[in-house]
Amino acid sequence: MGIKERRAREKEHLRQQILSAARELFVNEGYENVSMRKIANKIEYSPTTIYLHFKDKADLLDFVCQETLLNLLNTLEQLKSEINDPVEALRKSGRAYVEFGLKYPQDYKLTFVTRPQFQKGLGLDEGSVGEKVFNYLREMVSECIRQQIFQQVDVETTGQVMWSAVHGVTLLLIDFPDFPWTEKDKLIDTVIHTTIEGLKA
Amino acid sequence: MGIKERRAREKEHLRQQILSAARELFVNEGYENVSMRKIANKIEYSPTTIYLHFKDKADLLDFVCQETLLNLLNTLEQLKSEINDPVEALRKSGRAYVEFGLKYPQDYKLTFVTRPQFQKGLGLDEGSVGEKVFNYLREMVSECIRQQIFQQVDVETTGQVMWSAVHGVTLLLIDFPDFPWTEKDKLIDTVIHTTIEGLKA
DNA sequence: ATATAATATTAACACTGTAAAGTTAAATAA
DNA sequence: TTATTTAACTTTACAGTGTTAATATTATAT
Repeated sequence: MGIKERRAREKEHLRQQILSAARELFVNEGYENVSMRKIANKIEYSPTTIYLHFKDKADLLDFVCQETLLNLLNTLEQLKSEINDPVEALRKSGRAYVEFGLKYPQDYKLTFVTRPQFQKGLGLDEGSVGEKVFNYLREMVSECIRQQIFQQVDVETTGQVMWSAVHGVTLLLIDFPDFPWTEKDKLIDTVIHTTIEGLKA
Repeated sequence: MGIKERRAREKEHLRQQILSAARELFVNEGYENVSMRKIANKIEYSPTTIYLHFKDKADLLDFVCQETLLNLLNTLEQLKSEINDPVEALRKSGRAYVEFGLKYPQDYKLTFVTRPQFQKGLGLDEGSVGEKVFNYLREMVSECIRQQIFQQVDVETTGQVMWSAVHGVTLLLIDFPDFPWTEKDKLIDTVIHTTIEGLKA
């Protein structure tokens, strides 16, 4: 009876090998510049073997991104458990979000910019990790509204405004590294601070 | 003597044909899904003819994007000349910016997200159109600060915060069209309003 | 008419993602 | 132990990609 399980283990192992090779290549060289053959080479299998584990290249990317998102979600949820003040939690979460994007820029862009246009299941659809991240944000904003710290009553709009701000600054910093930005940390803090103050007003 | 000029005219004409065919295809089908052969087909020339006018596919894209940006710049500058109140001008410009992005989503993404990583000259470099757009923003923000409407004294930071907000909401709306956004216009207005209020506070 | 220059095309190379067919090795059944 | 089934993997092949070099065509100048 243990044989089947060993096999399943081996299969899963290879799957993970593929995933991690793909992640490394995607992150370092960019999705477009990574071929199936390159990934296959790295793990020393034939290119078509990958197709026994993933539908196609895009599917592979989706799993890579999903892992990244889970990673982000964990980071954020751990953070929330440590802070009581809802505004402070929101501020710190915003920072963590941006820092996450700057730490894994390729992943961030693939997940939040490149991917959603082409495929469902990831993105912000029901049950997706992306949705969970947004739910996290929703809860925090909701608390700020409940305590009447924020003027705006609509939870959805407020959350979306917050997301727009952090998403925007993250991408600008990623995409225009040579632009004469204000000191980076200051910019991030000001973006978050401004948005929060704006929501209070 | 007129022959050379006619020839130059014809050459320019073909160049524009290529550019406009490329633009149409890029916009409708996405840069990645458009091949040189497809463009060539559309204008009824052989694929390699394109290379007599443009260095490569990316070069072609750059010119398409540059045109788009000039288009944006014109839209904005016309707008400014019509409004006196600096805050109102900023608000209207923000809206125009987002609407522009939503009107030409492919172009917007190529110009402000996809491209800068790979090539200089466009983006926000000195002398680029992107820089001119930012300069436009700078002036308007500057006026708000001069009139002491904004608390924040640093023009650069303030402008960058503003850009982050509109850039963010533009991209979210483009990339997650199926997400249950607050009514679109309301979201855009709230993002802009919140940011401006935050900068006043 | 002939030479020259500009312009366009054909053929080819080294890639790409991926489907179908073929091979090999391991697990099960006789 | 031997035969058969099943799973894992590879080889081959196809249609497509961006791009270069060599070639052909056309229009101009002499």
